[in-house]
Amino acid sequence: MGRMPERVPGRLPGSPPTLADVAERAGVSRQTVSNAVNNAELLRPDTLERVRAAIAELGYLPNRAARNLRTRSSHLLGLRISPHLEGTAEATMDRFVHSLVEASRGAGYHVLLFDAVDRTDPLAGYDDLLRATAVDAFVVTDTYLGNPQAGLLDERGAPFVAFGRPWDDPGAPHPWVDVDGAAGTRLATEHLLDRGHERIAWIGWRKDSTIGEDRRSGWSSGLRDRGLPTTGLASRVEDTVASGRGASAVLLDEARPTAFVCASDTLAVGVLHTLADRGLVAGRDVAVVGFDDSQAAQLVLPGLTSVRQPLEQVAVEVVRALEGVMTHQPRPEPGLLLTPTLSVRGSS
Amino acid sequence: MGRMPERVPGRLPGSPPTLADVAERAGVSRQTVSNAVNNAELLRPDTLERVRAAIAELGYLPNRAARNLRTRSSHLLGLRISPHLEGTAEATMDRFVHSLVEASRGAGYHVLLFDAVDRTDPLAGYDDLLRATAVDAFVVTDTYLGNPQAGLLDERGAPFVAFGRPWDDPGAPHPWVDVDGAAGTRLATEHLLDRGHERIAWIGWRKDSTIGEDRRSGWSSGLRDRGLPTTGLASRVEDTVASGRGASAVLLDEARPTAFVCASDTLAVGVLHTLADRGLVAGRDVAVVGFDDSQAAQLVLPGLTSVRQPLEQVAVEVVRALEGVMTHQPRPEPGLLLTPTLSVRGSS
DNA sequence: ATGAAAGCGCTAACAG
DNA sequence: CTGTTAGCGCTTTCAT
Repeated sequence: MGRMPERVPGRLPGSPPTLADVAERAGVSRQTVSNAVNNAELLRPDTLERVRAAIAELGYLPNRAARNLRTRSSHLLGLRISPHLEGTAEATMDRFVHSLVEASRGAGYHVLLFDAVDRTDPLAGYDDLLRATAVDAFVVTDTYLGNPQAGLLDERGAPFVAFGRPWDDPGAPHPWVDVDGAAGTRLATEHLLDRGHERIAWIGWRKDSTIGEDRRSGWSSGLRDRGLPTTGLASRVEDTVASGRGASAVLLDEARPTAFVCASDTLAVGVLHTLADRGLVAGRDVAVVGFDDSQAAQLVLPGLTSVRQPLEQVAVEVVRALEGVMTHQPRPEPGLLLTPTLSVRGSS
Repeated sequence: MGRMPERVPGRLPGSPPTLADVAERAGVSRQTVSNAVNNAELLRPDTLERVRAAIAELGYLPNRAARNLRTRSSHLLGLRISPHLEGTAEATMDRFVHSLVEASRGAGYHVLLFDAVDRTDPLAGYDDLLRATAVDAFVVTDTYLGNPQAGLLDERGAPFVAFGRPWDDPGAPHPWVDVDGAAGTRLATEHLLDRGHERIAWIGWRKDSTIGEDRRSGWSSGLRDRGLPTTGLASRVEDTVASGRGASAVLLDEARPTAFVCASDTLAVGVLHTLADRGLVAGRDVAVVGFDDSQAAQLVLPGLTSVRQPLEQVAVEVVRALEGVMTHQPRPEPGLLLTPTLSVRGSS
């Protein structure tokens, strides 16, 4: 013995009511209240009604920490975010975060945001949250080639779903959801073909970007299928406005395209700059299509046609897959590939 | 008796090690391990070393749920986000989220994102998280006039810090951090004055936007202090590109300004459109300054000069204030007003 | 259908 | 400086 209670039985005004408070008020035991919350069907209707009334009066909500400890789950989804790249039209991540928060809420989860202390450690942040059982699962978004976190998380048996294909390991066991970039650029290319363009140029990223090559393939196959040439019409550069501007200037001089498909809105804005430099009107003289449907695409004159990723749908599917992972339900297919749409604006 | 242990003593491979595991391995009691983690100075150096070795070998990290339950704190900061407005250059929120995550990490906190189920309920989401003790405090960002959550949270004694002044209640007790919009537009105005402009127009929001009126005051006082007129040079419209475009067209016709200061980048982009319509070159014929330093400002040709909010600094100060709130330290001043900077680009 | 008891993993108070 | 004990609020057997 020899120990004073830390808190007097009479609840402090500030602290929220507990199961015991509700039980006392409703004249039942604590477990009955718990059952009312978690397994309502176990209670007699009149008891349930009484307990529910008490819950409402007290504004009771189960204490999360206690519930988490007991159920060994936090109802939290971890999402690692990276710093913004200034000067680009990077829009995907932010739109996805919003969609994910909404989709998660529907499944009873909240999103916990974290960032990497050490940017060079692919598992930075993940590992700590995992070992501390601070989250139930992760949503991994940076699964471009060469980012090994998916594999590493797989190894540790960490529950997660990737937004992005495991490019370097198609047989990876974890579930993933991705957007078919090639289908997007193909959509863009066919849109331009339908508008009568035959010399359509590509401006994309360096060859070591798998996503870039995927997007490029939609352009090249779209042209090939109509028997149109691609030779001399492609350029691979860094993802900056200046690069897009430079590459388009060279292409216009050397290959005389009437339209451009770009791997990003950033590059496409660069093309618009070149056109303006030369007194050409986007959409009339030369057509331009970007990728990501960023704010910039919506704001620039005359509006940039752009491939739009269905991020709301991605988020819904990610959460659905996550639920499967957490209940250990085997999936027929680990991956799901969604098709983007085209937001048509003045530039085409 | 009559109750089987739910889990065999031999730890399952999947579950993380606990205090007891570390204690056993280090040959000390559980409490000593706890002390090693939380009050290292209580241990003898050699014991500490032994415990630390065991912790490292096992990869031990305290279970968050258990710690949360015991310490009655979650080390989580709640942040409510709203859906994106398409078609505007809204950039503030996303940049702030990133900064907040980083600043929070420094203080040992993670950011929990949530959204409002019922958009009409100002306390939607907040209340539940509070009663469930799922977060330790909130960061409230939507404190424009007429948004009552600050007051309501104050009433419930919820710990929070606002990004944004309590416009409708300057004596509100809660801590807040804000950016001085008037100082920003004044900076913009003086920048234009220094460049020789004397007829500087304003395009802002409707009069019921307090933030809009604040920003407007920086423009008007900047001109007044130099004895320059403002009459007929101001327009108040909705925050869309089309509105900015329309308003600038009217102003150019009726008041012949040589420069524009706008309440947002969205409006400023509208002005750029009008200039392009008329064959005027932004930055040479007419100067334009926006507000928020969005991606669009960086991407448009010839670059949009824009007022930039110091969001990294805001986040740091918000977290600092939060730490004060949670440790119940009285602040000398509830509010902190930070000064924005001007990102000068081709449009001026 | 309801109640009693145990314990999730941790830390705070106390005794040694 | 280390070990013992109690308990945060909840859910989960099990017994009534």
